[in-house]
Amino acid sequence: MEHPGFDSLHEKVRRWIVRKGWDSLRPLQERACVEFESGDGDLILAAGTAAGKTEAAFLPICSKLIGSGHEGLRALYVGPLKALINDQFSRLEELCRELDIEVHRWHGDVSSSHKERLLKSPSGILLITPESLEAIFTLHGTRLASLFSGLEYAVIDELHAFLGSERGRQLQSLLHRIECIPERKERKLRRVGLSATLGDLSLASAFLRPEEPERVHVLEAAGSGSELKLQLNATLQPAPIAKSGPKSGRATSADHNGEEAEEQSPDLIELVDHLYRNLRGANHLIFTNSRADVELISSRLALRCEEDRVPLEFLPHHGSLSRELREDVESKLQNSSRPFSAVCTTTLEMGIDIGGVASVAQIGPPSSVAGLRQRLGRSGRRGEAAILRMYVREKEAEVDTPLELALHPQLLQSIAAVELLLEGWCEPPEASAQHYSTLIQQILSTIAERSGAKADELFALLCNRGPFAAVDKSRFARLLRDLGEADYITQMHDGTLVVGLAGERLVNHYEFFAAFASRSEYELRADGRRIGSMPLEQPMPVGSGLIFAGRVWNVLSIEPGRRRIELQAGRRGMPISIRGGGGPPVHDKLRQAMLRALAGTERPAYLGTLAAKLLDDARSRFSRSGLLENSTIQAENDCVVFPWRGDRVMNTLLLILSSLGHNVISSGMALRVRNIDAEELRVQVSNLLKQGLPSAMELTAQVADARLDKHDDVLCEQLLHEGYASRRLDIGGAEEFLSEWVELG
DNA sequence: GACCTGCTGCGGGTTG
Repeated sequence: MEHPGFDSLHEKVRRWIVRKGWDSLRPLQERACVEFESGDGDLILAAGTAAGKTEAAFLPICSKLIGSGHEGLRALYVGPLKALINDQFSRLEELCRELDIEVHRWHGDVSSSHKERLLKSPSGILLITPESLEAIFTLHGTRLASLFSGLEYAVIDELHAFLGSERGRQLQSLLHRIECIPERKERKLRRVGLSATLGDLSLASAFLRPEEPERVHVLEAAGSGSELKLQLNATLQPAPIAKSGPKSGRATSADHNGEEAEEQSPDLIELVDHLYRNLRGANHLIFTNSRADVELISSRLALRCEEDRVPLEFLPHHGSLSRELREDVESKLQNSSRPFSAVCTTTLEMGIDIGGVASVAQIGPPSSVAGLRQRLGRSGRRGEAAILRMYVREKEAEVDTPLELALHPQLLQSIAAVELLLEGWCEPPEASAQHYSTLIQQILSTIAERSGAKADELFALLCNRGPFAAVDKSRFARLLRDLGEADYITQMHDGTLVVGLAGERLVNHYEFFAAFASRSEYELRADGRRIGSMPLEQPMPVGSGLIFAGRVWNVLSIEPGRRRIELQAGRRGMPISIRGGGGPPVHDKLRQAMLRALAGTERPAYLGTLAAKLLDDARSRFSRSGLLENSTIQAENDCVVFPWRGDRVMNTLLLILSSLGHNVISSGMALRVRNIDAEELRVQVSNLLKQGLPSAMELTAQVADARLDKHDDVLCEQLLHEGYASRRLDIGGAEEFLSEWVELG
């Protein structure tokens, strides 16, 4: 058998591989080596967790670096997490030690002496976060040429984590700014993206090389093809005694309004009992949609272990817990001889290697297929089937329950997500969104880097053919005026822009380097020890109860000055403030799959007994309602519309109908328009379509607070609303639905 | 709208 990829590697690298005892390169590594040898274009390596992506990139890169005669820094590795960088640093060091290639790392926990050493004599490979790269540009503008003029490769790890986000746009801008360093004479970097398998890899190509996506080569590892064992269980919350109308906002996985009711709820006990009976004795990951649910479920499981006098083996893990507590959980999952399971948020979806887990559980409906897929990727030890247990807590429907709730939306959403998962589809990242806030950061950073810059120079660098190409000249000028008014920048007599007084404060604080805003939080302490942090958004009187880190506490004192909350072990309580459970916006496809689940007749084999019964129940309500024919029901005085579209269309429809002067309530799946007849509403909408829908500006003017990103507060109304509309609305989609809907009448 | 992620320079103390 021939191994052209292996044979193309430098002799020293081949020797290292042989000494490691590897029989041969993995298929993806072999193909990557061939690609590196034969071409010079950008590259995406897409594969599951254990395909050896890092080596696929760095074996050939290191081969090229050995004895190339070039000095200086040659390859950049950008990773989203410090822990990941530390992980990769050890692996790369081991390889590079024998090849005489220096490896450096740079992030917030690396000492300044190490950083200074790299700045003085740049060499080899640098592992870094986007924020630290930003810091280099902002603070060491004069050393960029010596650092980056000889750079050849940029490897982006966990590429999918950057797609469609502010941080991703920042990274694109930084890579572009490296390529534009004058001393490089327009020489491009060879960009290499490492990614989990994605639904639509063309968008990943467009991210990696925006100006020439067609030149990106994508190497995708053959799917693992391993078996998937699925189970979807439903529990039923008894109908509340107090009656209330349909609530605004989306149905959430857990509702913490009634403390006692929540604690005693038999369906919660049933759910926890199922987890306890099925998951004890092995390592599992139990994912929820919110930190509050992590606390609720993990504390109940802990209580269950206590009652049975068995060792505690369910531990909470989320971003508000202190690093010490999180690392303790991670090391128990990794190393302990005893079995441990983590109840967690997205914190354990990515990054550090915790080894394979026996199964994955998902509490509450997944709001994206991509997220579900990412979570499922943590299951399935080599060769074994992946196991996914899903749980939804539905509410019991009564005679007067509104139809949009009686159709069991959480169950439908879970079924829809599973069906799309099995079809191999998942949401593409959002590529069209404007990120004015990140553009503001990049303008300030570039001015700081160059100690002043001209407006046309900035436009040419960042917009024109750069990462913010969607921003035209007039909007860019508008943005500069906004920055001037906020005193972020000021103009000198010769037209040079420099950082203004308020801008100085911004740029000189370390928070500037991140493109995203950080939550302002209170520190939680117990027995003199920091146990985590949480935002304090609700009144929380001293003495009140709180579940945190899987235990019950009482609030001892609150110090607003030091932003500190002192706790002591308590007996009863409920999660305060860290709440939610909405998740990312639901995609059009997911809502359409919910309709298919309702209109279908076959029962998916993975449904548990109660889940199957609830689906039957929803289907018979659905067929009686006539919804399949005209997407609308008349419920007494209200007209309830079921568009079967994603959240962005639903948001837009809500604003459009509100602009007609109606009182509209969204339940996520349906829009309830109060006190109007369906026929009358159709006439009004038809007239509106004829005269033209309101503009994005007019629609978003109804939004109380349109600020979404870090620096949005300095934007003028126009840019603020444009930015909001590009992220949250879909006017074209809404118009398409309304035209169809008017025809139905 | 969920949940994540990240960060400098300097002043103080301790240790070799």
